[in-house]
Amino acid sequence: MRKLDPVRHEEKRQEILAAASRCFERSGLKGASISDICRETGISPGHLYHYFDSKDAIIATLSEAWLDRTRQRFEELSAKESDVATLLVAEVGRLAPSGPNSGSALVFEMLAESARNPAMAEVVQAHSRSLRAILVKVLRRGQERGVIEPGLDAEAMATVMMAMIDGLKALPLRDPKLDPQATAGLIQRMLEDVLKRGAKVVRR
Amino acid sequence: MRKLDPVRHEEKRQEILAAASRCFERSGLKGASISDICRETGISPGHLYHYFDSKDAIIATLSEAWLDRTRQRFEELSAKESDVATLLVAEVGRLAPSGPNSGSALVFEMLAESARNPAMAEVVQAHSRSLRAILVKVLRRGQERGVIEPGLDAEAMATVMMAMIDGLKALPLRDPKLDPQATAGLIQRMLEDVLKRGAKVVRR
Amino acid sequence: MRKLDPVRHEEKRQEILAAASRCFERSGLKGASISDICRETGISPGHLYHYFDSKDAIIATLSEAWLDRTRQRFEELSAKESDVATLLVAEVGRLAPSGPNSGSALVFEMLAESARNPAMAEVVQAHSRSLRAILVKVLRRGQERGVIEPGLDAEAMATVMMAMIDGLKALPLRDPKLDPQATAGLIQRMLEDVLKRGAKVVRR
Amino acid sequence: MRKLDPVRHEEKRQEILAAASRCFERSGLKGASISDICRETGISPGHLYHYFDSKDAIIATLSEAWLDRTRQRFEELSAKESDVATLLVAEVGRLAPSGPNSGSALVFEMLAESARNPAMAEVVQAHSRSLRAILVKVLRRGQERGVIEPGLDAEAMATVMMAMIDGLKALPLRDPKLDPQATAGLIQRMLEDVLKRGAKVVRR
DNA sequence: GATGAATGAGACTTCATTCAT
DNA sequence: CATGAATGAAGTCTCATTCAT
Repeated sequence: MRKLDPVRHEEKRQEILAAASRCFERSGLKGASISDICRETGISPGHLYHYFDSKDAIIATLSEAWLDRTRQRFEELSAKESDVATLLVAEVGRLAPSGPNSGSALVFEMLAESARNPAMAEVVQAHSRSLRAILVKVLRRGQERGVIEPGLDAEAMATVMMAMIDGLKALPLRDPKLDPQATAGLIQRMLEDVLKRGAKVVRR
Repeated sequence: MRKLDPVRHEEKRQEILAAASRCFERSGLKGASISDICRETGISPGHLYHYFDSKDAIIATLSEAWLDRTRQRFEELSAKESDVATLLVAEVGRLAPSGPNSGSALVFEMLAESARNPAMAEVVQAHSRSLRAILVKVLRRGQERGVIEPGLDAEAMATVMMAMIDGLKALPLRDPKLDPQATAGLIQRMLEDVLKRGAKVVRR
Repeated sequence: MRKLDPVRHEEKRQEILAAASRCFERSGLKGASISDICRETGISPGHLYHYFDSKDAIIATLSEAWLDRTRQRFEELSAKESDVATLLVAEVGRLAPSGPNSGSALVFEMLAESARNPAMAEVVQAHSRSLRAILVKVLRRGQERGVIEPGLDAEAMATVMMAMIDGLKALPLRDPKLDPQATAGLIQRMLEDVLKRGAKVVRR
Repeated sequence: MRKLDPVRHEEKRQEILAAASRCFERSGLKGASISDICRETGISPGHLYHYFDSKDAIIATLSEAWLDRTRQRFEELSAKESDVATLLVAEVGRLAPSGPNSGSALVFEMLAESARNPAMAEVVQAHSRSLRAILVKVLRRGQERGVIEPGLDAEAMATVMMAMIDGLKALPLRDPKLDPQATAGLIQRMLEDVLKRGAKVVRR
């Protein structure tokens, strides 16, 4: 008689998050207002607060979702590809068609926010830890299989790869006319070099 | 009624910019208010508008200044060092002691803002162009001197280096306990590899 | 579809009133929200409006209940005690252990509200009338029995006693560390004095 | 040249306080909105915050002012009148013509608020302390002059008088048609009794 | 040059209340 | 009977900017 649909509730939440995401992409984390999000969702401001406690709560939820999506992508790729270089190169390929570079901009805002907001710092750092864990795992696996030089410091390598991932996201913002293909090729070569250099050295 | 010292005027401008810079580092581009900047400078809001047309004008001026400082540093380094790898590694060394990573956060905010604000986009892209020009020049010089493999695509290499510079700035934010030394060593090795690989290949 | 037990209905009403009372004591008449009351009662906002037309209706009902409780206490006391002084002193004894003085605060809010809200004014004044009627009755009875000076203006005396009751409620708020015993003793003496002065005067 | 009028500033502050006072009297502490106060003062909402940090700050300032006025009145009266009874009776005379009982209602709201808000509690309790100090001083003086019974507990008597003052303020709210004269006469008699009873007792 | 008074739109959030289910 | 989705006005407060002095 009086059963209330938790599915509906979750659907609405997702609807709001989707609308909020569009607003944040359009205007930035501070630039988008609750009012904007309500208009985009098609609900009243009062109603939004039945689903989220505050604007910060929406941002936190979305941030985790955004970062989690990246993590999942890496997790899936790492399951299929044992080759880390390919993995990173695949990431480069995702840069060009991103339209108005929406996603990247928000990640940078999150990084900036994490320098001041402890809650955001925790979200960002947790994501970074899990991302690096994936990379380290793939690297170690490669070393066990003998396709990656065993002397390579997997932790340091993972760190460098994470830096590259972030840096690559900045490229379309720094030069919108950039051709990612040339960049991708070079990065692949660099990674193959560093990962397999051991073998070559031995031969020398 | 006599027109006052233009030197004084410029001094005051710089004073305001310095105060604004501190405020922005503390609270972010949107988070810092004109009121904050006035308090930090020790002047009144009305007075501030004698020196700058708007908050956006302050941000634009400061953005150029920040990016120009990076450009100058690279320009100086590139005059002394003919070795690009050393140049980038020097940049890595700057990451750790930045305290609360103030500078980096603002650069990321600028990148994010450039995705939405054409004026900021122009500033960011102009800076990127000049930065890459420097890198390309150093790389080409290295190729002429025979210390860098001649077949290397200097444009692509400069692009990758810029990505790395941005990515490295994110590291202290992603993992505050990170030791930059291990990262620096690995990056140096990667760069040396890719720059000088031609020689090795020949020996093979 | 069958009409449900009117007893159940009344029970639920009382449940809501009890919860509302706790909320009002905690946060004040304006400070407590319908939402708070629903949470405390464990029902939904929609449901609450099946039992009360508005927040004001809840307040009105509760106000009458609170005041009526005081009235009943006096009525009972006045049945047992023919001594008005004892009656008032008994009231003083109730002041100390009231914890966070919850009750008193609400009475004062009601008095304040009655200055602006005619509905509340009616409630407060009706209560005052009935309270004073009780006091007058006790006083008159005392005069008939010869224990109270016959010349005393019973109406005026009842008014003064009501003022004292209100004033005593303010004491724990004005000085939380107050010892009510010393106060009680003095008040008793004052009342005995004024009530029985006639006898003394005669004897003089 | 650039001296800025602190007098003007204080005048404006007082203007705002006066307007706020009217609003609070009309609608209560929570009932009056910042918007109301701005309209009554004739300024914009933004501007009000140049003079006060928050609505609570306005309330705190006003509360102290209100209570301080009472304290001053007592201080002045106590300087002229050495007779405490006259002092309290003078207070009773002030009750009737208070129009819409404005002042009293607010004092009751402050008492209620002090049960929940520590800042308000401090204001109320400080006022109470200073008020009682005055009463005690007058009583002690009377005892030294021999017009007040020496055995009387001055502290307890002052407490009772404070309770009476509060209680008398409630009377016009409890019964608007009340004649304060009869009440005043009775109270005077009660006070004279308790204050001078010693003398009579001695004579007995 | 320099002040700070003044604005008004808009920020986030809360709330009493209604309504479809 | 009972739910909680939904509303929209109103709450406090902030902010970039302008203006008279």
